[in-house]
Amino acid sequence: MEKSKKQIIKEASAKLFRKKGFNATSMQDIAAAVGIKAASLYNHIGSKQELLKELLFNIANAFTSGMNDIEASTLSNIEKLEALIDLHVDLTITYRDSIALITGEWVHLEEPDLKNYLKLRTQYEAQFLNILSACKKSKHIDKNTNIELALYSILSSLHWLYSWYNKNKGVSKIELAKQLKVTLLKGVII
Amino acid sequence: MEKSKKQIIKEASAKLFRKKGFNATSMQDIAAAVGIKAASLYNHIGSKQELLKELLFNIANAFTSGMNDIEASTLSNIEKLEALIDLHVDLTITYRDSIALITGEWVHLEEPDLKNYLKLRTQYEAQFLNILSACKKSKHIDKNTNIELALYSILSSLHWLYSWYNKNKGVSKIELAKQLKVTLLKGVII
DNA sequence: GTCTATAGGCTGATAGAC
DNA sequence: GTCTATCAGCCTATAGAC
Repeated sequence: MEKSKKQIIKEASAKLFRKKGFNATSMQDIAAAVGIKAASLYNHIGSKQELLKELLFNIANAFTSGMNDIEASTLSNIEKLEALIDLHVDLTITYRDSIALITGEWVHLEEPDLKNYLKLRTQYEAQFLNILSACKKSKHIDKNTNIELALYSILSSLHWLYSWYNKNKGVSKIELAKQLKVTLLKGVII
Repeated sequence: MEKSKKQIIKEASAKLFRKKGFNATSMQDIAAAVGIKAASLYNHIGSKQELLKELLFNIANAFTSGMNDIEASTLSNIEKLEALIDLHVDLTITYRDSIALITGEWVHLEEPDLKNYLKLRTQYEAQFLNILSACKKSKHIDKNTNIELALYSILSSLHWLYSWYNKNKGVSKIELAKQLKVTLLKGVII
């Protein structure tokens, strides 16, 4: 199946939004990247805002879906944590450019999309925290550990994975996931 | 000593740049926040770009200075790592709003500032990596650990600390630093 | 040091020819 | 489905009165 023109435009937008930011990217920039004039873009898309919205919700839905699968699985709590790291590695590699938008560009969503996006994100974080909480209950995490801080710390690293991955393309997906599990879960110092 | 008007403008800008992004913040927004008209801003500052530049280099220089002090100290390698976490916690609390700009808004710097900014950042990361490398050599970090990935992971968490700190103001600086050292260095799982 | 007025440029989006 | 032409609005920054 061939890529639709809309898909080509979305991918070019993701690359530009990532590099220059949503506001600093003009419709002319996007049009130039796909080889047409700015006015012609509107035969394929409704607005610049629509581009941002679709890119962000594609990613958010993929995370939600992956999280739900993991939550419903019969994996142990620790295995669920590991599966979440695999999920982030997978999506980082699959979505490359557009995943970069989740760290900052979502603020440019307009309502009601912004509210809906944040709802998905909050829900995701709550599910993640639940798994950490279960690990604490089953004594796999120390009772004195602040799991809210641990959650934030793990997610920060996973969200910024794309920036590291682009500089280290030599590392295989499997090796990357393995090393991340050690670093994020078991720590650095012996 | 009273705050200069320029300082007030810089602080208002930091807050707005953080919330809406550099490009989405207009001079009118900044002027309104300090209670004057946009044109009057130019009695105190040269340009919008100058605001961004000064905010970012204030932070970058503080990090560079702190890193150099730690590097030149007689602390052990592990203690240096802990001191770096203290440094990030300190600067996050001291600079609150403007520190948020280092995660994304630096891309809007113009040359040659952009190049100089990235030089400071690269240098900082190299010094950080050196300390991790020394820990590996002294067997405080396992020989199979990928310290580049560990560096990236630790820095991601520390860079995003401001977003967590703002939601958890109840936590004291000392307690925060202590918990971060556990989470980032010794890991989450027992 | 503030204001009003305005220059000059860029923006997202539309209209209509082909 | 592409183009040219254009609109209406916003932007940063400057000029000059007070």
